[in-house]
Amino acid sequence: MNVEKIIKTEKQLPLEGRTLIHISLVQNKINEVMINSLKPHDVSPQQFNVLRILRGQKGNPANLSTLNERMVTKMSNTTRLVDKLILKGFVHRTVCESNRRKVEINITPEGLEALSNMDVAIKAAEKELLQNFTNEDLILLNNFLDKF
Amino acid sequence: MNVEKIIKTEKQLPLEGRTLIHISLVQNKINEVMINSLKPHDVSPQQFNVLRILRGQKGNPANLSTLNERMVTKMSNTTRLVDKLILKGFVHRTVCESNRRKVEINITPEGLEALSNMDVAIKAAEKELLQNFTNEDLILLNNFLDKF
DNA sequence: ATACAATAATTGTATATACAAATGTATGGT
DNA sequence: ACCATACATTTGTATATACAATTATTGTAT
Repeated sequence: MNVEKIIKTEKQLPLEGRTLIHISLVQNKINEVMINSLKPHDVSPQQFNVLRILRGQKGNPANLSTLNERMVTKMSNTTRLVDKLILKGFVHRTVCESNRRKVEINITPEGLEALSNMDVAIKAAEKELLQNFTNEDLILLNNFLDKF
Repeated sequence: MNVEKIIKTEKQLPLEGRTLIHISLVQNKINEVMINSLKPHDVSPQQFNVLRILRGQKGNPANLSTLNERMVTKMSNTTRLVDKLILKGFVHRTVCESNRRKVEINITPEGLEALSNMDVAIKAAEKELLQNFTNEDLILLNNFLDKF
């Protein structure tokens, strides 16, 4: 990826600004690849994220605040995101009996089935995105990212 | 930044997936800081980006496709983004005389004035975001990002 | 027991963005 | 000159997101 080429600038960018722009460009690329690989499964990256969180619950229901805490990109409106997953039959929602303010969200068998197909697509997307990295590279890159 | 802490997961994430999530989290943080430091100036990061591109034109007007090419995050609708900058008095738009399909967009003196204030805010934001990095670190990080 | 504050989720609304279709203009071939 | 095509921008529309206000429920202090 060549920053200057992508944003079509001829002048040399200052290192600090260049780094932040670089990260934006990388994130844009990641997002684009993810969206495309999830498109056939009719879910957005965030919906996929919620499904994975629910699977990680191993049968235990999650409520909205738990989902919000664990989502990679926090949203102001998880209710409507879950609405869409319900519409697709991937999750199920009931009011929590012990505390009726809360809601219990579970992934359905259809959701699990769909999710396992998404996993394959995502795996391929990750491989494509990271094809130029060795394991060593990834560890070092993660170390740098930790500095943020 | 601790990935596992932010997304509240106890289990160890696979290196590839962790890296991509890590980048998302970093970008979210960058974006948040940028939005906040531009908020007093009443522009979004994308609007700021357009203003900077226009200043870089050094008096020469830019048309919409030029802006779109040079923007960090490409938008499907630069027309309306420019509309907002016009409303704020930061830019000026006229139809191009030599090719009336095109438009000529210029930054106004008020836009330049506002932009120079934004520069200060952005500089501070960059410093804050990158406080844990040495110059050496930034060079190495950029090298890794080039692998995408 | 009642009132008040805190919590959890939902709804309303304004704005943002993506995508497709439409508009107006220019260009090239016959 | 005429027509089809390409180009540059704008508009329409559906969906997404941010933020604030609202509803419903629970916890707590008096």
